[in-house]
Amino acid sequence: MLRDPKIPDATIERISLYSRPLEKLLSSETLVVSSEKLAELCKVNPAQVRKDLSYFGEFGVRGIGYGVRDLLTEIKKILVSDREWRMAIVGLGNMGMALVQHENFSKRGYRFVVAFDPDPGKVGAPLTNGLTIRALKEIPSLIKELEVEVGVIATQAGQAQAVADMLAAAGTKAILNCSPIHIRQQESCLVENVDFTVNLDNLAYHLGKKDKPRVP
Amino acid sequence: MLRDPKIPDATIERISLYSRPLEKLLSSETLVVSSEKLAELCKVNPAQVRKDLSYFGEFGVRGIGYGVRDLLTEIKKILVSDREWRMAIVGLGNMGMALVQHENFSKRGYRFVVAFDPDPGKVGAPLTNGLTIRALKEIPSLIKELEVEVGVIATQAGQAQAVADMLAAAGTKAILNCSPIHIRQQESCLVENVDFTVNLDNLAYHLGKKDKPRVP
DNA sequence: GCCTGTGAATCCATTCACAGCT
DNA sequence: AGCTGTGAATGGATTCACAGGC
Repeated sequence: MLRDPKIPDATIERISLYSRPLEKLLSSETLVVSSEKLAELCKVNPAQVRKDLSYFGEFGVRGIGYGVRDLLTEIKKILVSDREWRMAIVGLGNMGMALVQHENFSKRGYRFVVAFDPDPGKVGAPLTNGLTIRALKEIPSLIKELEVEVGVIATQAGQAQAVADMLAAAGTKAILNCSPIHIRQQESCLVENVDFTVNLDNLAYHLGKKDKPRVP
Repeated sequence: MLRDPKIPDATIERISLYSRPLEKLLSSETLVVSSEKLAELCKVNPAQVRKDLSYFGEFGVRGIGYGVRDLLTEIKKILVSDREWRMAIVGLGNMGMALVQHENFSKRGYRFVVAFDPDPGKVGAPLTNGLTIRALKEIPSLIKELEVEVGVIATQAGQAQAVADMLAAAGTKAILNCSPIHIRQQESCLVENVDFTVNLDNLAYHLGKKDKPRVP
C-alpha cells in the first residue's frame, strides 16, 4: 500500500482533514468529487490534494474525479481508522466527561473501554456509556486485560505526568493529553498534547498584527 | 518591533511553546537560560530557537544566554498576550464548563466575561466564576457592550455554525471552535478549529505504521 | 473536453557554521 | 571561553504545468 516511505507530516494531517467534507458529501449522496472541489472545501490547493493522495495510490479517475465512497474508504485505510481503537480515559471532570460523550470519537471508531479517576469518591460511579469509574491502581492490570492501545488524559495538572508514566508502563502505545500541562514523551509511547492556549496565542498574535499600523 | 514582515507560521506556534518551560524556570528562580537548554526542553533545534527569536529582536546576551524573566516578557509582547483578552463562551455542557474553569486561560490573560447557552433551561444559572448564563439572543448586544474580542464555541454540532455566524456578525474578531464540527471561516473573523480526532488519526497512523512489517 | 497523476520548479523552513560580542 | 545572531546551505513541502487516460 505505502509507496514512498517519506511522507510529509503535514500530509497525513491533511488527509485526516479531507475525510470530514467527504463524510458530508457521502451523506448527501454525492457520488463524485474533483480535487478542485475537495480543495475548496478544505481551503487548500487542488494540486496539494492530488499530491497528498498520490503518496498512497491512484484513487481517482482521469476526466472524472474521485468516487466519494471509495476515497473515504481509502483514507480510512491509510489512517488505520478503518478499525476500532480501544481507549482508556483518565480523569472524569468536565473535560473527561466531554471526551467520553464526544460524538466524533465513537463515530470514527475510537472507543472508550475503561475509565479511571484519581478521586476515590468517584470510583464506582457509572458513566452514561455503561462504564464504571475505576481506581488508578487498576491501570496496570486493566490496560493489559482490556487491550487498551490509546490513553486519553484529562486529569488536573498535578497528576497528569504520573498518569502518563503509569499508562506507558502498562503498555499503552499512544497518549492524547488534554490536561493543562505538557507531557514529556516516553520513547515507548507516542504523545499528542492538546493545548488550547497555543490556539489562543495564535489568534491573539494575528489579531494584534491587524490592529497595528504597517511598520514604516 | 517587528523586523521582517515574513514570519513563518510555525515560528509563532513555537514561540508560544517556548513560554511554557520559561514559566517553570521563572518560578524555580532560574535567571538565565541558553538556547540549547530551552531547545532541549521543547524538543527542537537550538538554532531554531535563536532564529525564531531573532525575527523579533535581540533578546539574548552573547556568551551568557537569555534572561528568563525578560525573554518571557518579550514573548508575551510578541504574542500580544501581555494584556487581557476578553472572551465569550457559548455552550455550557461539559466541554464549555471545562473551558470556563481551565486554569491556563486565566493564568495567561484569557478571561471569560460572558457566557451563553442555547438551552432556555440553563439561562440564568450561575457559573463558578461569577458569570450568569445568558440566552443566545443577547449575543448581538452583549458582545458589543462587553467588548468581547474572542468567542469560544462549545455547543453541540447542530448549533455551532449558526453561533459562529452570530458571533462574527456581532463583531467578534476571532473564534476558537471546540464544537464537534468544523466552522467555515468568515472573512471578518479568524477561526481556529480544535479537532481531537485529527490528533487521534495522527496517532493511529503512526501506530499502524509501526505494527506493519517493512514494505518489501 | 475534463480531471487525475507527477516530474520539475518554486517557495519556505530548518539547520549549519561562524562572525561578533561579553 | 561561551553563547548569541545570522548569512549561507540544505532539506522539505507546495505549487506549477503538462503528459496521460477517460
